[in-house]
Amino acid sequence: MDDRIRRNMPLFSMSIVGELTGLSARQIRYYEEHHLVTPERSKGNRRLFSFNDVERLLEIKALLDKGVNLAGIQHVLGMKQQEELTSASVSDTQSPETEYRKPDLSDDELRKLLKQGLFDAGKHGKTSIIQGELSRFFH
DNA sequence: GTTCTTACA
DNA sequence: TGTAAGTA
Repeated sequence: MDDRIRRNMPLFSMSIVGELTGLSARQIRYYEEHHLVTPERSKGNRRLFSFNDVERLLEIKALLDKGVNLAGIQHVLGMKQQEELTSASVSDTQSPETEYRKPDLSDDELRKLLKQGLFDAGKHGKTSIIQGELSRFFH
């Protein structure tokens, strides 16, 4: 169960993460500014990334390739975070009668939607979902 | 030598 | 986003 701890353990340097994700240091720092990732800091103020951070960055990269902008990515990641918290607080303390709700849309579902052609709207309309209005699908 | 911040293109 | 400058 301390697997969660291990995944959030600050281990990787900027250069390593860049190598692992294929993202430039500039990009990674930029995403941090926008709260897409929140790596720890060493005493020397050096960034220390965890496995979770790396995975997160890989997702960001994937979404970026699909044409999703920062606003859209923030929505996706924000939702995923809530999902993690929800499942984490429930998994261990689960009584047969306990009721709880998961997020309306899973990131998998969202990914499927994005894959299908939500972004095609952008090629036709002016401001596609990808240009920031992803929140419309979370009502 | 690597990473950080700030700032300009 | 890339890159330069000045640090830590």
